[in-house]
Amino acid sequence: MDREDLISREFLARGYKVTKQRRAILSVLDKSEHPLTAEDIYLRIRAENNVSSLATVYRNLKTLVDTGYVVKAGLFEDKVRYRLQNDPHTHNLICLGCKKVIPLSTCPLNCLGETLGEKEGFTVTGHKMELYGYCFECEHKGDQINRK
Amino acid sequence: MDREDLISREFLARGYKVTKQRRAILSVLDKSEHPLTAEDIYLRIRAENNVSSLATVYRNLKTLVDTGYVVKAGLFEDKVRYRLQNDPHTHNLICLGCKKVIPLSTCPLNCLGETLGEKEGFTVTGHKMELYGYCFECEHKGDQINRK
DNA sequence: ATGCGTGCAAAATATTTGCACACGG
DNA sequence: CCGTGTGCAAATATTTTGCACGCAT
Repeated sequence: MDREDLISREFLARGYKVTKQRRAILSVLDKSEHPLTAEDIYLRIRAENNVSSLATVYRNLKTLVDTGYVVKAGLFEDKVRYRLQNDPHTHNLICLGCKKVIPLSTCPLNCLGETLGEKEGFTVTGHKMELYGYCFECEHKGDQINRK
Repeated sequence: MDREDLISREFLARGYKVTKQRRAILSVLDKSEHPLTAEDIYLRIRAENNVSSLATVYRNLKTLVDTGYVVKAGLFEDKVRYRLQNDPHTHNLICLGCKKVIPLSTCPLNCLGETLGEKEGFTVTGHKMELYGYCFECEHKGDQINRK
């Protein structure tokens, strides 16, 4: 598989090993519609009859975040959650109702970002952005549990 | 003071009280160039000879986040940090070198955001964005501690 | 006066780490 | 084989909560 190959190659190049625990984390995140906590990930791995420990999940999440495959989400959440960085530059629409994440195909900032700091003498190297609101289904459900 | 008045009035209107502990948190955040952890805030309050407890800081941070005066930052940090929401709609340039936060006067998204989700049937109610990079000073310092 | 807010200490959560063994390259 | 990765359990760190008292309105 494309994706797996890429990951394997880059991982190896950096001196990291491709273990079943690391694959399991990526797989679980890939299958999830919304960002997961470390414990969520651990429980799902166990539920699939794969082995791992919470400590390993934490250690690997750190590694995966460092290497850029996973990003932290949780700007408006209580807990720290993680999701795949599917694309080197993707932003998401996040539903406050069902927590569903809908990736945007384009970056609303385009290349604008890099020129933004100019007048402050600031060199912008990146940005993170999440848009949130309500997806069609949640918008049209009368009573939404998660709406405050 | 303008700002204080505003806060007082809104707080009262919502049934919250304006206590010295809450003022202290806002004051400490206001004076800081970069986002602070709950413990940072607690220690700085103590350092200024004001009283508070860590539990109170946590409780009030929650209140202040709920009411929109403070926002969580920590997209690229290890720990959850808090900063003032100076304006109902502000974005910041965050220096990866010295952690300095430079507010942008305009929202790069403008009103674009609200139309972004349209084709997905998604109603965008808000967004959060942080731009990061290096401020002038850090860019021109040869060896930067915090650069990976 | 009333009830929200506070401090303290304890509890509950979340995350990290030491160590001996396992396994990928 | 070698060194990174893992599991377990213990150690830390972080956040929440019960309770009695205090203070803002």
